[in-house]
Amino acid sequence: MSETRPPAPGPDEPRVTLVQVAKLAGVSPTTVSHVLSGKRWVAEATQETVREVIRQLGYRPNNVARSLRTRRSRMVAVVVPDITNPFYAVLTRGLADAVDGAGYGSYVCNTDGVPEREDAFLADVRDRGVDGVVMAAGDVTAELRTGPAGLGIPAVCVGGALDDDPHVDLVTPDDGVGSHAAVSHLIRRGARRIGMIEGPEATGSARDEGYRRALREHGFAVEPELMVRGDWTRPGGRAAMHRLLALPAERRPDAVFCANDLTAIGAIDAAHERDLTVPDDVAIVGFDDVDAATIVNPPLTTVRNPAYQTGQSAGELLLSRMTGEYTGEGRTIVLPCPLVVRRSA
Amino acid sequence: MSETRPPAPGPDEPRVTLVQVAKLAGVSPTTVSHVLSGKRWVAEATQETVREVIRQLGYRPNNVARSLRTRRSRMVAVVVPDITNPFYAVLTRGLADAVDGAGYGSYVCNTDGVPEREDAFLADVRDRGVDGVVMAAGDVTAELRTGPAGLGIPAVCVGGALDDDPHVDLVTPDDGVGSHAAVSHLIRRGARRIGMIEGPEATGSARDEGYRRALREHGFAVEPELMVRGDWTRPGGRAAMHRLLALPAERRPDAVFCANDLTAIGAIDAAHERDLTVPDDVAIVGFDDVDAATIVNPPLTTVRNPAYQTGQSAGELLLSRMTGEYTGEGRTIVLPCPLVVRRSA
DNA sequence: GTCCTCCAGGAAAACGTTTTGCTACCGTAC
DNA sequence: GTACGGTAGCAAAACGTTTTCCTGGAGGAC
Repeated sequence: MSETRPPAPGPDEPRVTLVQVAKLAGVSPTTVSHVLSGKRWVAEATQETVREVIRQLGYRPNNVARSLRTRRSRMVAVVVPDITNPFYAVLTRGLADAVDGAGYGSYVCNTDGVPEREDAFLADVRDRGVDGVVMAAGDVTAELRTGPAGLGIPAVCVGGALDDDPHVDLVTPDDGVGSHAAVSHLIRRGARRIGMIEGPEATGSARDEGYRRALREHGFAVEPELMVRGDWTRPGGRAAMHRLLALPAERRPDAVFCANDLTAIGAIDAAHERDLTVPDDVAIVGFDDVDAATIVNPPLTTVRNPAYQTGQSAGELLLSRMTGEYTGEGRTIVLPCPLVVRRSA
Repeated sequence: MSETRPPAPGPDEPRVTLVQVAKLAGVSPTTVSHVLSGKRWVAEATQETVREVIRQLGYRPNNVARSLRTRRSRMVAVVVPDITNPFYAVLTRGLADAVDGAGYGSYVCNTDGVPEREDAFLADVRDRGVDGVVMAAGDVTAELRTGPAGLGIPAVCVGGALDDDPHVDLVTPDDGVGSHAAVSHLIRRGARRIGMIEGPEATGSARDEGYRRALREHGFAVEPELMVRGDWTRPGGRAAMHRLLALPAERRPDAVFCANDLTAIGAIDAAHERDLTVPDDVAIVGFDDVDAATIVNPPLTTVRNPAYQTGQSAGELLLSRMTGEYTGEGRTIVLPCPLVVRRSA
């Protein structure tokens, strides 16, 4: 039971080093290193001796020294606006799981969307000798633009970030077809006037585009008065919805597609405040499928934004570059966004 | 505009090193180092020259080399069950914010509660030369017990983990008084039979204890039939609540305190399924104050588990040890858990 | 002129690995 | 006896910093 554990190293007490192992085993450091890495054949007997000494001394290789020599740290960085946002938390987890198997740890940076912090982290990341970066912070700043390229290490961007560097990969959800599916669903369910609460800068957004396309394909006009702007938040969604509901009865929407779930939840609030029932008086669909979507009443029909898969794919892309297995042009992988039907539409 | 930026270092292209800077500036590496660190006075003129060369070459110190020499990495690790759980995400953020100012990065490890993964991460953390660890993974395994101590680096535990090592700090929410406040609130509001849905292993839990104490202080008996076991999940809470509601009418609770919010949300589901209204027929209070608490209907009255503050305090404790500013006995800091009254009770 | 002090700064030894040559030895074939 | 090939392992040079001692010289006191 109480077998002698390797002595616990004190705070600044000297660690057991490879050289000590070598000495005690009566071989050279070279040999110990090779036993560990398997990069060169070592006679069985020697190998056994060395391993025994390692066990006995409780030797653990010092990763910092190793990194210095090999110039790899087996560490990836993920820079996100805010880990507190469930979408990014899940993304981060997908990434971590993807690279963990290959022995990579993950270093997270919260930028809060502040460009300076973003730049600072990118610099930090380079200084720390991280092996790869996934940029999930939305905005593209100057440093970022030349950044991942200039960083000299593999990078993959997540979401819209359109870096034109040919060696940066991109993974992005298929917002367009997701939105299209959502709106088509609404139409199929009998909606005749479908509004949309957009993000703050809707111009050219894929979610917007999917909405318009679905409308047109089914012979509906897209009416400017039915498109109002939100700001991704619940209060923003509530306010926007109130604007929609203030229209004269016959021009009022009987369904609204919201650019994200928080907005949709706000929209539901507004509907309830007007004593409208969802989905009978007005159907509502969101985008993202956050946890809250199942908690709100009624449960929200929404488009799933595949956060975990996004992180995972980013991890795989990164891995293939870090190992040198792939070195070509920037790849783009777009992930499907399935519609998940619950009760709000 | 297009000022010549420092040349972007290619993938494996040689980085600019301190030695190159020294050569070009016509000084020794020693001097450059001192200009950078300020650890020794360097003449103004020399300083200026060196800085100029640094700027010109776009030199950035290599942190790995620095870490090897100084034996600090300016990096803390946080090991959590799952970053995807909002509580831990927020905690992590608090920690990151606390140490960021001092130049520390944060390395996150998801254990999923699997002891082997926990051990593996702890080992990894040591090998990577991380400067400090916060253990937020609940369970205390063997390695962990001797772990933080044996790690030889500052560590702080979060939550119940009772490491008896005298050099490990502890930060924990004051579940006891939080629960007490919740139950007292229920009583003040006129509840007469107050049930509780506990966690899976309630024995001796602080939340349990607070419940009992409040009851006794107000002259109520604690009745075993009113205490049922949940499993921290929404379905678990729902099932438990159904058990409570299956009691004969006169013994049925008119209020229930739930060990966490998810459980409480499940309890609300169950109440609704029985056509009971919350809080009029049965009042419900949760614990944690997760985002979902404001989304559920009715908004949940709950006890706030100060995740951010917990992370932050852990960070400060860690910092004080890492800088060597504090080296004494293990400290314990307990954070208040205020009751936040919404509409479910 | 000698001694002491102060100021600026340099040389070189760490830190703990990995990796590139090289060597010593043994057997075998000519 | 010489040449050759193969095996097992070593010495030493990296990797890019920080830090501990030194040193060279200027100024002042005696």
